[in-house]
Amino acid sequence: MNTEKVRSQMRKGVLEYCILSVIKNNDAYASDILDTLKEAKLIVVEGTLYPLLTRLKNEGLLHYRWEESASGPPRKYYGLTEIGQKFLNELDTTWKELVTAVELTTSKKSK
Amino acid sequence: MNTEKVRSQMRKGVLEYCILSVIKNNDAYASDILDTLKEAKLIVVEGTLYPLLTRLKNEGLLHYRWEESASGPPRKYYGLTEIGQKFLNELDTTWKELVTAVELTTSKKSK
DNA sequence: CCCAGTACTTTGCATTGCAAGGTAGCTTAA
DNA sequence: TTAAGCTACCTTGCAATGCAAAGTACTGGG
Repeated sequence: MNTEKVRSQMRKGVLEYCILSVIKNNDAYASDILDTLKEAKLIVVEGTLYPLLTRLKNEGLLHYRWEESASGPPRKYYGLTEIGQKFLNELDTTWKELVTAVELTTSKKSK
Repeated sequence: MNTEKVRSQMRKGVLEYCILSVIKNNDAYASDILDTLKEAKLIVVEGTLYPLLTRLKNEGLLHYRWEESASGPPRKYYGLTEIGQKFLNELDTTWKELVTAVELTTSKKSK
């Protein structure tokens, strides 16, 4: 059991939430998202992100458009759908509840 | 995609952390732990908890002793080992870093 | 002696992050 | 024009693990 593994487990639970949040602020393509997450020390790799974006799109939370790039191949820019925005709001609540729950659990004193 | 599923995903990442925290405060057996987590609205079921406790014990983070019960079968009371305490401290840090990272990611404003 | 309650265990499944490798379009420079 | 290098997107196979459901076993009451 190492810490990195646990960190990865924790990350797992909030990945969708973070990705949707990033996209909420600005339509973004994969590398944008990777960069933003990396800035926040939430390391994610391509092999994780692409399938996840596809899944979110198939579930109707995201849509995308192709956009030409000045240098390099075209990019898929993702944006939130209306459903995606609603869902993100729910995730906000869920996340806050989780934080509260964890704090309750971990801060409780011995009898 | 429903909220309950996501909640479950998020929970997953912090389960070990919460369980170790509960045990840190008082040696506990499975039902104690389930009750405490339920109080904090962190629903966990037997089929999740038992294998996890066994895993943590096999990794040397927990030890247990059998204890007679006034009513019913004997109970396995779990307690933290020294390694378990150290690990729990690391988890504290990991968790706090995650909270910070999520807040960074989700609160960033549009350009 | 059976039944209900408590406690612990096991099995099989589904989800999903990740490592690694693959495809293809674009730019640059010889 | 062609080769090299970069960027971007996609796919495959694996491993971890929460969970539902079913099973085992001990205890005490009627």
